[in-house]
Amino acid sequence: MTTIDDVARAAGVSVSTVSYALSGKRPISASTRERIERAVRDLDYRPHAGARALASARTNVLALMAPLRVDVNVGVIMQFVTGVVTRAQTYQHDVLLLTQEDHAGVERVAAGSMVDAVIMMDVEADDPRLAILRRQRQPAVLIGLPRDTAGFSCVDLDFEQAARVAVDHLVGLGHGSIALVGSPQAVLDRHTTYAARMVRGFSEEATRAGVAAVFEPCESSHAGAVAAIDRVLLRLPDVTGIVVHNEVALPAVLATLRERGRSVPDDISVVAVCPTDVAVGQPLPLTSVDIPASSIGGVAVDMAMARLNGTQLAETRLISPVLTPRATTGPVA
Amino acid sequence: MTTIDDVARAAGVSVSTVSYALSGKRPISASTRERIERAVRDLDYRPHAGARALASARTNVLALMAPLRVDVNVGVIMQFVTGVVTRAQTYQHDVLLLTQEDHAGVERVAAGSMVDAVIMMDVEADDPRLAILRRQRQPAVLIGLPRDTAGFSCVDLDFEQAARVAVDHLVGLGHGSIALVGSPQAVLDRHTTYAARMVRGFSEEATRAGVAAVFEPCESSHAGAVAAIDRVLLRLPDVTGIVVHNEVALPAVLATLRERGRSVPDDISVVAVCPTDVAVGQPLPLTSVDIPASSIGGVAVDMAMARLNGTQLAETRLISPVLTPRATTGPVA
DNA sequence: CTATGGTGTCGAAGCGCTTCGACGACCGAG
DNA sequence: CTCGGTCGTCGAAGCGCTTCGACACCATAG
Repeated sequence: MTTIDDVARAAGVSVSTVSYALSGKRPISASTRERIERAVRDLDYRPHAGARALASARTNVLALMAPLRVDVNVGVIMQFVTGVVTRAQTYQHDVLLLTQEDHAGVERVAAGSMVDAVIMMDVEADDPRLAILRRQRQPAVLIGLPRDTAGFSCVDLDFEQAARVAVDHLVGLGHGSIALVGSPQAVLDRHTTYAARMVRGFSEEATRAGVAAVFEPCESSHAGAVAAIDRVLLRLPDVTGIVVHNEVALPAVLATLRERGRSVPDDISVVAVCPTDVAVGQPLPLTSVDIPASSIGGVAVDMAMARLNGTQLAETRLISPVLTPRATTGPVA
Repeated sequence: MTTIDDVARAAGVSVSTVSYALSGKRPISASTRERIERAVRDLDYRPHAGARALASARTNVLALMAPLRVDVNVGVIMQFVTGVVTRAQTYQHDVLLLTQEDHAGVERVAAGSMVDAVIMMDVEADDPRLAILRRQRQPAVLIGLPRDTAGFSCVDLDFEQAARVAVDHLVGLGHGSIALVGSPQAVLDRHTTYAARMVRGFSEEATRAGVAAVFEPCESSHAGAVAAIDRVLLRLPDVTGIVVHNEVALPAVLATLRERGRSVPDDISVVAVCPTDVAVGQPLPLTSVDIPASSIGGVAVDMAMARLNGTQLAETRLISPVLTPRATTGPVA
């Protein structure tokens, strides 16, 4: 292993000069900087991360706590993760991956000074992990919106607004009876707030618009989708517009509608709330409100960095939803 | 931050004694060990990862390079990642996540002593990353099988055998005309060897059994599935058995078969090569050869650890495939 | 009663880096 | 000229931990 000592010797300067040349924290003459850079290249010098962390109290690593269970919509999670990792790269940071269940892990990596900040996905209303997070000295940013955001940076799609946008789109097309096919009951029970915010936005906007509306949770499986659609059809037989907020069940929802003799978009319009790539990946490209998972992950990193630089206090950012009309919505018959 | 010094003072012993008590590398009397443990608990002491890494040349972190693009079968990747992270936990290791494209990342984390070993997924036949990996001092384990495995530990499902098992199952049921609907052409072109190994096993076993067989690559999309099935039907009109090795296209393949008037399993038997959970998650539970992604990830970690302990040399492990008959295969009509 | 060999503990020397204070050298202003 | 001020560089003091060698102690063997 080549060390900073080797570099210093090769360049004929002191260790501290090398350090300053590399960090740019003090002025160094062009000529010596050059000699140092040459030595670095020749010796293929790479600073030792541990030593650096010890001396500078900075690790250049971010912790990311992600739900790695398979039941949830794996695709969305992957996009969040990708967004985080990619954006972290631009800040010269690496990402340490923790599983959602590994509560001790947060403490381990934070208290053990392995990371500069932690990003936590899929936060629930009264998430038990928040208490742990609060007693760490590193800043934390949450993807999601807990009941008490004090001390945290939070970022998420504005799901309430997303629901409103979807409802308005349908109402604008003349639909007077609409339904929301949403997250599994388990997700609602877990008080993952995005599901609740979606439902709230949907109900309020439907009421405001004066249209008939029902909400049905939906298990993330074929059978779940069938059951949910049948419940909707039972409760609101003349439904002509459906908002689907469940990526996994999406294909099955569409298939079930077809099986029940409803043609999309002729008999029923469908608006999905999901990442764009799954919306356009279906047999029929779906009108959708995008969940920009990757960008949100990126924003989370931005916020973490801002906190680290002390340039910013904790704040909550709700990303505005965007609806893109595609082939699955049309004027009411 | 409480340091080992604080603990030593609180317990009335020297720093080194605390270190030995905690690591167990030298005998410590029960009474002092107890006092030390009390102090640790009282002060909520957590060793500083950087300091530890600096002094011991061990970081307790593994690098995992994963393909985070969305085009591939996200679910499988997620399972690999989960398997790695979960198994790493049992070895008290954390996981640093790198993206497939971040070639410089491997060098950065390895040369910078951020990790003890690196695990690399989705290895191609002549992967350019292998050269980088070879010049690091940390052991590397590959998930996949490059052309030249020298110096690496490798682990993967035995795809060649998987194909054989699938073919044998169909042949055993009397099918004399079979097809393999496989990975996208791009994957084959990229020389990701699992795809090629699958094709090889399929062809050889079909030849051996004396049955008619065709192979068709298949894009991971609805349209791709339709096209692939139509090509199969064209080339081999009396096909009665299909092996599908493409999780993403799977639902669309089934749908297309139905649309083309072929009932499964009455007219056509289908064997999927995919993780069990996607096989049973379909409307009709699929006969499948399991891709035990999570276990393979776990094995990768085991191998990395074995290398670190010096208890083992590099070796290649091919996991034996297991076929589970379900509802989509039956005797030929 | 002296050698022998565990046990249990300590001090000190690093591990490789950052950063603080100091110090010549050189400059322009008074 | 001389006095402050920048500029560029250096030495040294840590950062918090592991580990090596030393040593005191006590029990057992000879």
